Amino acid sequence: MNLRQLAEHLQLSQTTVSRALNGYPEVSEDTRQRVIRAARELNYSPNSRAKGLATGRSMAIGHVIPVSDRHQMVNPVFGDFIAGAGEVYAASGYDMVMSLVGEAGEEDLYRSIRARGNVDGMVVHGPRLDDCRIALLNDLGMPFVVHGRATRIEAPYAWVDSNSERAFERATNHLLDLGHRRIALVNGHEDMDFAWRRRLGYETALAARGLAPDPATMCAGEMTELYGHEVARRLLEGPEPPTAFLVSSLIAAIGVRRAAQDLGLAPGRDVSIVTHDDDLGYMKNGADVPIFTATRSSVRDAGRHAAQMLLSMIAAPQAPRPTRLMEAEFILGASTGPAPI
Amino acid sequence: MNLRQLAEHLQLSQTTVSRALNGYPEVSEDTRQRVIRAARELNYSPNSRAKGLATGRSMAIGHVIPVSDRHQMVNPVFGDFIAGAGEVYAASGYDMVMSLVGEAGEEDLYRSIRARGNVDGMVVHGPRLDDCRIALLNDLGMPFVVHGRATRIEAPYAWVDSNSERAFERATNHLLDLGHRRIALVNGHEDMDFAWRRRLGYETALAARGLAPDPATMCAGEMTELYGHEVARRLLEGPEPPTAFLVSSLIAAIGVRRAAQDLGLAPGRDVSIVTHDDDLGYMKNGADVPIFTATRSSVRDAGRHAAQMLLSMIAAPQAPRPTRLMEAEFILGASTGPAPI
DNA sequence: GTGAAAGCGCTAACAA
DNA sequence: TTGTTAGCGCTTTCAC
Repeated sequence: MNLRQLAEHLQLSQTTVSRALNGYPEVSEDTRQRVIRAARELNYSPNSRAKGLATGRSMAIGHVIPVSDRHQMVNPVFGDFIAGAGEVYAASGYDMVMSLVGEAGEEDLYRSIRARGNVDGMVVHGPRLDDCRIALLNDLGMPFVVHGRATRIEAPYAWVDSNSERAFERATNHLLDLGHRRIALVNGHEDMDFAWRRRLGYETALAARGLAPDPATMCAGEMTELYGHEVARRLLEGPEPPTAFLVSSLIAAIGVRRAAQDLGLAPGRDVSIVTHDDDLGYMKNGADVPIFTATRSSVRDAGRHAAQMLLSMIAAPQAPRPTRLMEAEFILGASTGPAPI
Repeated sequence: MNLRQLAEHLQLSQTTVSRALNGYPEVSEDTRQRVIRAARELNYSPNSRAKGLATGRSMAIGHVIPVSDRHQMVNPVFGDFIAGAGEVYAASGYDMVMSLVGEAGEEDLYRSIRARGNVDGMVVHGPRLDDCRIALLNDLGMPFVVHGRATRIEAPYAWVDSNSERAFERATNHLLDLGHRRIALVNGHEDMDFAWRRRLGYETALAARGLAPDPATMCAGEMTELYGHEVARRLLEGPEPPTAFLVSSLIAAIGVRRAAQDLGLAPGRDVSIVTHDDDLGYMKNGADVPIFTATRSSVRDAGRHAAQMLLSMIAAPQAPRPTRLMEAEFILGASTGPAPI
């Protein structure tokens, strides 16, 4: 069932039917009702390609998710972010199109996405400290929001992030308060902005107590169970084993925990293992200090906000963009002027 | 830069340019090279909406992911599946469009996806035992592949699944071999096909040793850390605490483990906790028996296969459709002996 | 308040 | 081997 058929069925022109369906004022209320009812009865939905071609909008948002070439690992946190964003898109009639992309040839991908015109805007995931995609997207004039930040990039851009630095500073303090002095940091690749910030928070907390970070207890890699396991095993079997682990991902923490068990250590008693994206972070963890930032639901909220921001940028391309909001569970930011919400 | 402009630039007709770019044979090799070079230089990519309108194909595959209304939980396993599928799509020039959808109003969603025509086929995730979407999609004539199965559905359809039943049977046997007699099952909602199969495997193993499953040690719910924590705490504090837990998800297992720790029990010593979608499943877990099915990489493989299958169904709509696709492949260590790695 | 007609950017008969 | 022409299904002037 397409517009022409619907129009014929109603004995009306395509124009009128289109107007009725799209809420244009110059249609009589009578016809509008008639049209709407018929559309529902006959199960008519406009063909989105045709609509897009005619309007120049595609009613879709692209999400580009970097996939590590080495371990082919997808960060589970994306799932929650995507879920939040998807909610907003669904409510506004947008589709979400995902591209999973290795690190090579990214630049071309963005250019071609632009040219093919199948998205009206995009969300950039997993930014690196000096991520060049931001400049590229600005050049291309494509509306975008970054999930995370790129600290070394000067250009203004909209972003939504959680406060990695503060989270890790607090987590480290928490462990220090419990009396730990050798605290291992199991981090993600530190060219990723979020991992870099986490390390910063960790080092800040140590420095505040006059402790120097020991390179031997800091490591960075792909956040898998295997990596967590391998690193923890090595450290625990080493000369000065850490008494606590601060782990940058729930998944890697599983490996760390398993390694401790394999060596006959009881997590929570013989060794403390703390991770930040754990929905149980607020529960007993050797003490009652809340240490989490990125619970499943806060990440979902972040996704919602990112999507809302992007859609409003698309709706009003000229409007000034929000600057920064909320420093509770996650932080939002952008280039100019105060933000809604 | 669009086709018309490119054609003008080359002093050729749009048709010829189009043909050259799309590999039609009737273009002279000379012009083809000239066209291709110009296209690259001028950074031309065809507008996918227009192309889709003209060809009737949208070069996109839809993935519909059910999101629980209650806990708004996204199963992390989707991430890996999606990653595998995405790889295949990218290689074939397809986009992946995702819809996250609550349980209500699903039916309409599929109808409207069909009508809007923005995907050429779809992957259905999270099927329930008697999932009605299969009949619906068959009715709609939309090519689709199910990630999982719907046991109570008679109609033929293509699916990719891991062998939940056998995995849980083996895991249960493993725990029984270790001497456990009270083994708790912490399962997903049992209207979901995968959860139902897992329970089946669990019960089969018990029955084989003449043990009756105790309803008090079986529970099903949303697979979150919080749920795992709550259930484990309740069971461990109960009159006859289980000595082992068989947990249907890595995430829930984290909650179970935490609950045990909170009660002063050491996982792996005082209580065994076994989960199947754990990349460390092949490692020491109280013994050296491999018990996992769904490692991150096997799920990714499943995604690849599903995508490939779907694309070939789309390419050859008349060809007889497979009604089943790869099962054993994804049961690493079960059908083919000890696990790789 | 309604309709006719001209595109949006591309592909695919059909002609030459 | 190349070009002409007519759509794909919709929106959007412009005219009535």
